[in-house]
Amino acid sequence: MQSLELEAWEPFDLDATLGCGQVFRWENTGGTWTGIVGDRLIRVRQAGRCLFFEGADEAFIRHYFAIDHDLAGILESIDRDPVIHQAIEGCRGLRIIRQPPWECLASYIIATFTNIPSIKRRIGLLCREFGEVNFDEGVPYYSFPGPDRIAGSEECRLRSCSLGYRAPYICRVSNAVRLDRGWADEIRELPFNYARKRLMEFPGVGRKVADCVLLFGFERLEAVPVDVWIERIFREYYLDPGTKVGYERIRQYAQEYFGPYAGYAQEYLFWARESLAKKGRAGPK
DNA sequence: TGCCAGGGCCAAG
DNA sequence: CTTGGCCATGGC
Repeated sequence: MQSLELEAWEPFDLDATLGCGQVFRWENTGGTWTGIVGDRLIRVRQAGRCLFFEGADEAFIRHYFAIDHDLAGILESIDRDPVIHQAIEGCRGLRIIRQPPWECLASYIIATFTNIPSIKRRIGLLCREFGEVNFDEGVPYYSFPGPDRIAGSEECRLRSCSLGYRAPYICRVSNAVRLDRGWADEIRELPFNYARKRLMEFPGVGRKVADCVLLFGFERLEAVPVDVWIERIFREYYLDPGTKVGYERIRQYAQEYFGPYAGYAQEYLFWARESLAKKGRAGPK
């Protein structure tokens, strides 16, 4: 196992970062996280400012976990009220990490209208069915399948991954992306709203999935995915009761209110969603 | 067992 | 541009 030492100005919380629901291929067993990124299996463990890791070099770890984000500065910029402040104190050190674009796109299509344990299970099945097999000390593990490994396959094989009605989306997106190798580079170069529209041309990609892909796959930290939890939180704490609350209204409010790192605010609120929602339901207005 | 979940699509209004 | 029904599946 290698190790690296984080500096005092590099706050990082491995458990919050990998456990907050932004990635789906990491598991925590006894304090050590095991995940598959690309075709490698990585293990990471945190002890204070020290990170122990194997399966990748230090540069990869620092880049993947976005240790270069000025998180202290980002949190200071979004810490604008007691609600977000509580969320920040609950998981300070949570970082929005750099996911591979294709895996991110496919994963968040699979993530629609279901729950996080189910998402992880389905993605695991998809990888076992279509991914390339590698071995870690004799134990097989599977990479996230590239679009060409899925494209052209029978829809029923995707159905076997419990994808339900999302199966045709994954099939069609795989075909579309396979024929458009530069799609990610194209999106990377586009201004935010154009990149968003471009993503929404993919079948199975609406506003919410597009915002997730922009935030988690393209490092557009101003993106604010609005799922039912975020909508609930903004309804309860941020927007005047009785006003119309559509997706765009909430998203634009969040972006204006929290600024260029609104995506970080969204993720901290999402992490605190249960306590915030519970408090909202039980307590008086 | 019924309700809910990191929604998108499509047809109507 | 907004609304409502529908979609497969499994966790709780």
